[in-house]
Amino acid sequence: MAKIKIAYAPSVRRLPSYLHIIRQAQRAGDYYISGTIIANELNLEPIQVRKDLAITGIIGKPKKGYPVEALVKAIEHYLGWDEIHEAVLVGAGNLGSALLGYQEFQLHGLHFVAAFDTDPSKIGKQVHGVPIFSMDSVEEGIKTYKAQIAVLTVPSPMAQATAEILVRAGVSSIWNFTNTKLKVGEDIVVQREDLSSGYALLSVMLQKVKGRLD
Amino acid sequence: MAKIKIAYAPSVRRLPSYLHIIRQAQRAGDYYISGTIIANELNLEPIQVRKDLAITGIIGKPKKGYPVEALVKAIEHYLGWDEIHEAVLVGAGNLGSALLGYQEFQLHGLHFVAAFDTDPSKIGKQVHGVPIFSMDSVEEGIKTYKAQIAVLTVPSPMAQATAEILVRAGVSSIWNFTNTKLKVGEDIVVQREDLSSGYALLSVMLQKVKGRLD
DNA sequence: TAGATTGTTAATCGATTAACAATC
DNA sequence: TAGATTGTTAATCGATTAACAATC
Repeated sequence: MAKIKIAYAPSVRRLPSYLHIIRQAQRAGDYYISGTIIANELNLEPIQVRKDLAITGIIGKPKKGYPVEALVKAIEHYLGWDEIHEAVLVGAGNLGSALLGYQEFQLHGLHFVAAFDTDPSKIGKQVHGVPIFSMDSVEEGIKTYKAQIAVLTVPSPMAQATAEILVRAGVSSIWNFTNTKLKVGEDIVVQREDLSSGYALLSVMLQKVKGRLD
Repeated sequence: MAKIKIAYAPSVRRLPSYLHIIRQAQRAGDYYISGTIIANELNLEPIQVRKDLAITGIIGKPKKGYPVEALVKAIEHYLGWDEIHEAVLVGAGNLGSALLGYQEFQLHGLHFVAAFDTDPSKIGKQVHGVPIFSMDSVEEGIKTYKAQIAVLTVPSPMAQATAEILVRAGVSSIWNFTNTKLKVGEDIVVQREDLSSGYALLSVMLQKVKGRLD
């Protein structure tokens, strides 16, 4: 199987922000929302919002905008957020525990069924309602729960070895919060989240403001 | 002052990954590292690595590659990571606490001097060695410590109001982990980190693998 | 020396933005 | 109706990739 490549990746990345705005409009009782409104809210160009929304297949009405309810459903469906996805968390440290408690993910169909850690003092307890098991039972746990998504928050040196266990256990995707580039089969979806990359951008902008850079 | 825009933003975002690899080489005792090696390690094209490294001003040697020590210094200097940056954290919840304990940031010059929260049971305590103060003292704290960076991890509904306090107190940059687009002056650097956007990408890739999407 | 790797210049690719007719 | 907003088609912009001479 060939490496998974997503067309319109930048557009897909913006969809959750749109969804957030549109849901607010829905709560406010609006039936329609225009691309112009969404764009203003997010400091984007209206044409970009229209192009992005087009990928969900939804059709807007000239003068009125997009039907709020249909748009929410269309975005959720496009992202697959209208279905529950079982996930396990591997590495229940600071970051991992924070992710287990991140409310928004539940809105997006992400359901943590189990977490795993090497720390004996954590095993048998729960974090944000999710039971913590021994790292030895990762494979068993994934198979039992048929988890498709593994969220990887172990220390970097353990990342590659852990990923191999996850793949063997049958997960189809890894959300990788370590700063290790994982070497796994091409049919495994890997999304790496790199906090340092955002901080790098902030740092460079900060220097620019201070006049250290042109 | 005009809005801050970064040239080569995608390159800047990749620099931390390069730095990580190059530091590993340094620890292994290597004096030179080639763009080809770095590219292989990260699944990138060698030409992209060379182009990216060029922005740091470092010059490589044909056949050998780039001098490891000089390259580490050059990247750190370009990012401003060779200087300590005082930062405050606002909102010491799950995610906020995790960030306070994130070791890697210390390597990057990010130094948390204080954290703030509304929860009375947290105030007066420390999280990962960082003292927690009342939200009422945010302005005072920022001024006392001359913090330039504020890391914003409050609940979304509080984000805008909190950001306004931060700006009034004199921070020059906000690292925004809420899903609210902040409305602040153009001279304030804002870097928004959106976990949902990465999850959106993962979700779409997952569907593609499962054949639900083309 | 031979050849791996560099930096530069040009080509390609993809994303954003502009222009505008269609329409509710 | 008048005009705000849509979807489409084309133009622009910027990032990635290719080609290749220079060189250690």
